[in-house]
Amino acid sequence: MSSDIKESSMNAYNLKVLAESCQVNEILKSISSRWKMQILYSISKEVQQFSLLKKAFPSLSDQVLGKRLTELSDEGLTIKSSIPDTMPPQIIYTVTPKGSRLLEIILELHLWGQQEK
Amino acid sequence: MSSDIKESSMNAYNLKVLAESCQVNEILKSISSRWKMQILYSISKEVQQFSLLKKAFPSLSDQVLGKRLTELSDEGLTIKSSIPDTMPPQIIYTVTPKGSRLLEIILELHLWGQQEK
DNA sequence: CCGCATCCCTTTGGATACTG
DNA sequence: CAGTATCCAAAGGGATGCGG
Repeated sequence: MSSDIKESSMNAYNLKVLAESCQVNEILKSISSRWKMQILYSISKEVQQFSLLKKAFPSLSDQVLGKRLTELSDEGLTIKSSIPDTMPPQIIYTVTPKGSRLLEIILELHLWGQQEK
Repeated sequence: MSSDIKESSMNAYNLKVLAESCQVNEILKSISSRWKMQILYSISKEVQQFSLLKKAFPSLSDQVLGKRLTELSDEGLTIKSSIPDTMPPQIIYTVTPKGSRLLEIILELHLWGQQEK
């Protein structure tokens, strides 16, 4: 294994590139799941409930929405909180600081896409 | 079609969100193709030939590398140029300004991933 | 009202083999 | 050296139907 690396033209620099880029790749793979960033953005804009999100994205199915909301919470991009004194109990999603910072980068990406050249 | 939108709870704001985000979604889908950003980054760091890229990423197959290089050129992120007076003819890839700006955003994404919270 | 389990189908990455 | 063509396996998203 290590001898293979020695034999090839790989050097410490390239290994570093590989290692670092793989992290980015995981991030990219994660955030590029369909609807994910739209949902995160919507939550940041006060569309914070399951039913409201459904209405905002008519072509988004329930189970994909649920999946995305779970993922977003698991990754620390949103917080899921329920208001116990209401009936029926309301569940709302809010964006964490980490999610906020991600949205700023996504915005840059959006602006980058606007430029033609 | 337009009557559907009228009947639903969609408003101008949500439509705008939807439209804008979809562009981002396409961008995300495009740049999150496996190896793509690693390849772009490597090219920016003087790893500019097919064979060198192959060596830099041993687990990357020929036809995926070729595919990514084609995509990168088609999207205006790299320029493919051949040096005609050499034998065998060398083909090198260079990053365009557009590609460069994208890499800056990717770097931010990388830094974002480094932060835990 | 807020989701999850299951099944299916499309997309995408990868292996093998072949060309200018 | 620099790719391309074809085929195949895995993963992701969507539809249907069911539970808390």
